Amino acid sequence: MANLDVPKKQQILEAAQAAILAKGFSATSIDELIAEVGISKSGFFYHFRDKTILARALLERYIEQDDVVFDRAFDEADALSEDPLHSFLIALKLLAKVFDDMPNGHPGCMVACICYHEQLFDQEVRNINAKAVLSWRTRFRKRIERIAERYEPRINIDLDDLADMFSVVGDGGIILSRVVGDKSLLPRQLLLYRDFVRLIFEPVQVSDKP
Amino acid sequence: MANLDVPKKQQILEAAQAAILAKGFSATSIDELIAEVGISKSGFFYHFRDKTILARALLERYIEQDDVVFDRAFDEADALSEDPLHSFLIALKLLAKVFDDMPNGHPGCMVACICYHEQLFDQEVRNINAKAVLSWRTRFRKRIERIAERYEPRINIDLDDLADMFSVVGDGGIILSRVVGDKSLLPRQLLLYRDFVRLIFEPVQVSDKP
DNA sequence: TGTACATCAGTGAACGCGCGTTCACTGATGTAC
DNA sequence: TGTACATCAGTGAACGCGCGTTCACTGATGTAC
Repeated sequence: MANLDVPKKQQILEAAQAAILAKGFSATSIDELIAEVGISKSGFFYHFRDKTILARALLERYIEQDDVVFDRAFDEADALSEDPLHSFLIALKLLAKVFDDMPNGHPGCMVACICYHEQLFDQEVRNINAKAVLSWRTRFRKRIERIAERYEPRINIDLDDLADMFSVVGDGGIILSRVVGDKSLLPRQLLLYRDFVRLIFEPVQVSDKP
Repeated sequence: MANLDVPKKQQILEAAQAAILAKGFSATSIDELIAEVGISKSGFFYHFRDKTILARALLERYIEQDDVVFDRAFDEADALSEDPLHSFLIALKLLAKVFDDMPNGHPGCMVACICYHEQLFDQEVRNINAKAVLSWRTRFRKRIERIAERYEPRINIDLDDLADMFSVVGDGGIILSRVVGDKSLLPRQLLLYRDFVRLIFEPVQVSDKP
């Protein structure tokens, strides 16, 4: 009930994001959104010429938000350790914690959601989606490369694949988390990914279990 | 174009599965399905009282098919090795191959698809969904337990989580695979999961890279 | 300081189409006796 | 061997509602001169 002075367009985006993540794009009606925001239907079409324009705006917004989360976690981790491996491990723990702290369940992943409604969107939306995933790949790959420079990996591994695996475990974790109704499943899976990275790179004799 | 003598009901299920995995449940219209099958709309409602009845039937069928795939892979692996770890690793390789060989891209994961359309379905569909995921968890957990009896895990790990991780990587892999348009991404991720299991359990001095 | 025009953020009514659903009916095959 | 009835696998026409979209219009605020 806090619509105070935030512009209606923002409110629509907010409401749409929640609804779409909860039940999918085509199941979310414009009527529903305008009811929540308190605006007429034509008011909606003033802000978004099309329903697909809404999708595009939403996706871009979502990706930006995600990038901020990543930036924050990595920056914080870098401040705590100069070692690329340790910093990465810290960042993963922070990210797991972020997902754990999400108030009413985690936000779900827009990318995955749109993936399952592919045909509904135009090529551009799909391109944005792909670009976002690839940007996460390079982001993680850079980190992993710096780790691999300092630590000999225990097994032969494709760095792109290992970088992708974060997104894979993220998306898959959200799905399982929802399906079985266990909020803590996602962060636990992310920590499992973290264990994997550690097993690959951390020198063998160490045993610093807390 | 091979509808020869397979009953219309089967044909509907077949068409519906393909369409739903491709574009979601609510985006798949009955008109579309009957057009493909060559039947009238009322013919459809003769077989399925409701659209949600179709969803239920579809999900059950899908889960059965998946179980068959799992059974086959594990049986074949068991025939090749009596050691629980090696057998599991073989099975994972077989499963990765199965997903790789899927003719026109892998089938996608019904569970995930339904997850992203939750609100559209009744409680029963969601229960079936959850039950399926949990059955996979126990299936994998049993295998992993037998491994852990024989091999000391290198790190402390929750066995349920490790079991779940297969589904997580499967679902997440399907999503990423689609989004970036790289069919081979899913099997490669599954092999990464396999590497993880190996790193956890395989005695340390071994180096049997092929 | 007042008038003219432009832009912004909407309103209200209407439309038309697609979609899920219903209902009365049908022609072919199976079963009882 | 023929008749009566039941079941199976549909057909065809109609309905009604929700949803995305359009269009002409409006009242408040900003800008030029």
